[in-house]
Amino acid sequence: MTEVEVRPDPADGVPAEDAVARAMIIETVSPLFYARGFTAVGMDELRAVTGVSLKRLYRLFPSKEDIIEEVLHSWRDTWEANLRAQVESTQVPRERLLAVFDFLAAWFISEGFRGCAFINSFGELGGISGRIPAIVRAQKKEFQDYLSRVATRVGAPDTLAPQLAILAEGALTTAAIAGSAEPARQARAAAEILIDAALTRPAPVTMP
Amino acid sequence: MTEVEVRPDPADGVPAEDAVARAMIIETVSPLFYARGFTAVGMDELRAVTGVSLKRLYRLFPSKEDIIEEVLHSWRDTWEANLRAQVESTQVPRERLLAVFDFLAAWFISEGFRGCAFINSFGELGGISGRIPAIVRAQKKEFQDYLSRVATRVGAPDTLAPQLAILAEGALTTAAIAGSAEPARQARAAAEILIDAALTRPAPVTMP
DNA sequence: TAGACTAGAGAACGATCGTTATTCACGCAA
DNA sequence: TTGCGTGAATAACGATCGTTCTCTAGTCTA
Repeated sequence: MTEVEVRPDPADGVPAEDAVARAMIIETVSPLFYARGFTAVGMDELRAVTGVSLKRLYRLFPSKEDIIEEVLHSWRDTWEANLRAQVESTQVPRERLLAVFDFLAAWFISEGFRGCAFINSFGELGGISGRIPAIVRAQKKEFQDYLSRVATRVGAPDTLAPQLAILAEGALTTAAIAGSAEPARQARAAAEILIDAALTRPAPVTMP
Repeated sequence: MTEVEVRPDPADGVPAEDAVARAMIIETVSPLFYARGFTAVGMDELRAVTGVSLKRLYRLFPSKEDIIEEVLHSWRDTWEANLRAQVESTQVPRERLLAVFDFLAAWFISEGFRGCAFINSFGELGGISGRIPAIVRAQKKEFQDYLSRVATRVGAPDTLAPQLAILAEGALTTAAIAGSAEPARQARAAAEILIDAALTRPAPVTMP
């Protein structure tokens, strides 16, 4: 075979394989952090599971907090992708909104489910250091904004989306703590009522 | 003045004043744990704020985890008392259910609000050690059961109470992360719709 | 007054944390 | 072959954790 191996371009040094190493580390480390929390998993355990020496770990990430931030960002990306996929799997307006709760139901019964990683992170680190809570806040806002866009395109009043978001958050925490998938169904049933009420009844307008 | 001081009964030793010391410690320590989390507050800080020496602290409580458990129990008690007071402040059935969200609204605007202590505890310690998550689970179950009793007495179908509980939990986490009291109002508005739907429409019965 | 017991202040202990320095083995140009 | 420099393994560092031990001052009983 011809020798056309992919080899690092000496011009730009090694940042290319650094990037793949970073991605691999985040991917390997995420489930550990999700299962046990950030403080419960030490740097030495990260070294063990990734097979990357501490020296290289600290060259790829300035500190543990940077790893945590990147893990949070990866969680945000996969959450957003999975949610969008479920919502956009149908074109029926009502079902697009209800898809959120079908997405939750499927997640709740998945192996190792332990609640919303962002809510857990807020509970663990919300009282100290401002950077992690800020990321959590941003993720929740993105979710609410996305829900608002979906609801608006369906013709629902502005009041509906926040209510559905609250239902979703409540189902998440309830399912996590109780260890049950039922809250997804209960929240979905409630969402149906709220959606019907919002779509049939006209949006409340301010009285002149 | 006559010398009628209260003095410890030598018959039963000192457990009496031990009990008041324990209560004082829990009361003093609770806001610290709530604000910053359990792991972020060390034993030496507990000694500093309570003025109780480490030796006596460890004589009153076998370990830090026992202090945490007692703090969780005290949170459970005050939550239950405050919620009951708000619910039982009215006799109008519909308002008894909505009182939950008025209770939340008042709480959200209070100084130092940082979300549900139980949800935060679950996020912080849910991944390690089984005792704390068990207490959290029990508290949430008590809340749901209480809501079910209130809903049942109002004549609502069994489906309503879990939906309202999910709304309450969602409002809690959303308000905590966003730092806003608005979720309480939004959840209340949603609850009104769900309550009306449950009370006017007959309870769904299984088809023969 | 003397002696036995107690409680408090704080040092000390072992463990573990995040982070850094040291050691050592190996690939490569001269 | 001989230095040289890179990277992996790991020891070490300072800090902090929960917990225990030491030392000392004081109080109460006989």
